[in-house]
Amino acid sequence: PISFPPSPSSLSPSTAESSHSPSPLSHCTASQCLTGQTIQCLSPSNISDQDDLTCLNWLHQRGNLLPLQPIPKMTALPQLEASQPTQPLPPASSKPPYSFSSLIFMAIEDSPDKRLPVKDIYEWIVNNFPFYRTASGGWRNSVRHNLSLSKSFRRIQRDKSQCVGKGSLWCVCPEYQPALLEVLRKTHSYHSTNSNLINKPTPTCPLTPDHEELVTMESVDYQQEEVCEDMEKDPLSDSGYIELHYYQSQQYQYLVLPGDTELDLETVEILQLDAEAQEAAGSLLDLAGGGY
DNA sequence: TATGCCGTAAACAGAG
DNA sequence: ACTCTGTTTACGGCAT
Repeated sequence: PISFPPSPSSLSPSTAESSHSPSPLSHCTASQCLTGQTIQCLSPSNISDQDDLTCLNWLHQRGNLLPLQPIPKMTALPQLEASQPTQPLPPASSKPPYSFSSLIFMAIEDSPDKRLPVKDIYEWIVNNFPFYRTASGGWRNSVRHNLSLSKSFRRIQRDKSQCVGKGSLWCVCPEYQPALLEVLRKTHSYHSTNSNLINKPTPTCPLTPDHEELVTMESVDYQQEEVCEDMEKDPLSDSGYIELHYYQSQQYQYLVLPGDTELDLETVEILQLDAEAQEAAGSLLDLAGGGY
């Protein structure tokens, strides 16, 4: 059985104000959303064997990671080696690494009712992965092909009372949810560990405490039964408090999870999210907070 | 090499 | 008639 973190809309109001866009980042805590950039903190190595299916936070780690290293609280980010050759950022519209099954899964899970018509699945993919805005229409065929062929998805007849739109609604078969999650996790993990922030441009301005915010989040139990309506907890923390340090430069925003938190984290990850990942991560945070 | 998964293309039928 | 949706088949690439 799968249990999801509480609904993002019920997550903790942080100590800082956010200026995020209403969607898909509307659920983020303030430090996560300052300018729409979504941040993620937990590395797969920090997720217990069983918790990884109860928490989709890793999904947001679509940015490129620095080599993991402990960083004390409130310290400046490590300097990137100047000798490292700089390479242009991959285009934001590069093809996402996720299979169509994963994309469909994310789209459906990101929907309020956990069911979507094909048209809305298209729309979600386009909205979250700009690559498909300009891609030829063949991918839609692939989406339909996947829906039909994959056992993971089930077709539901529309309620006759809401005869708006063609076709049926599609949902995820609960028994295949763990498998889909695992595929997502592996895909994400693979692409995270194979990326290298060293190749990214150095921020143009120094990171100073002026751009730092501290957010404290309460612990949360992910069991569905435990989710309260007035929940003010965050899925990022599953035991005790965590402190998130937010850094912002003109070009990039970072969130640093200290290595000496009560979560017994071994490493710190600093994420830089490109525009595509920003969008996707926002929605995926919604997904992570799907609240079953 | 065999197998399975995935992406892509295409044909076809039915519904709106 | 046209578009969209859903199913099915086929094929090639890739990883295991």
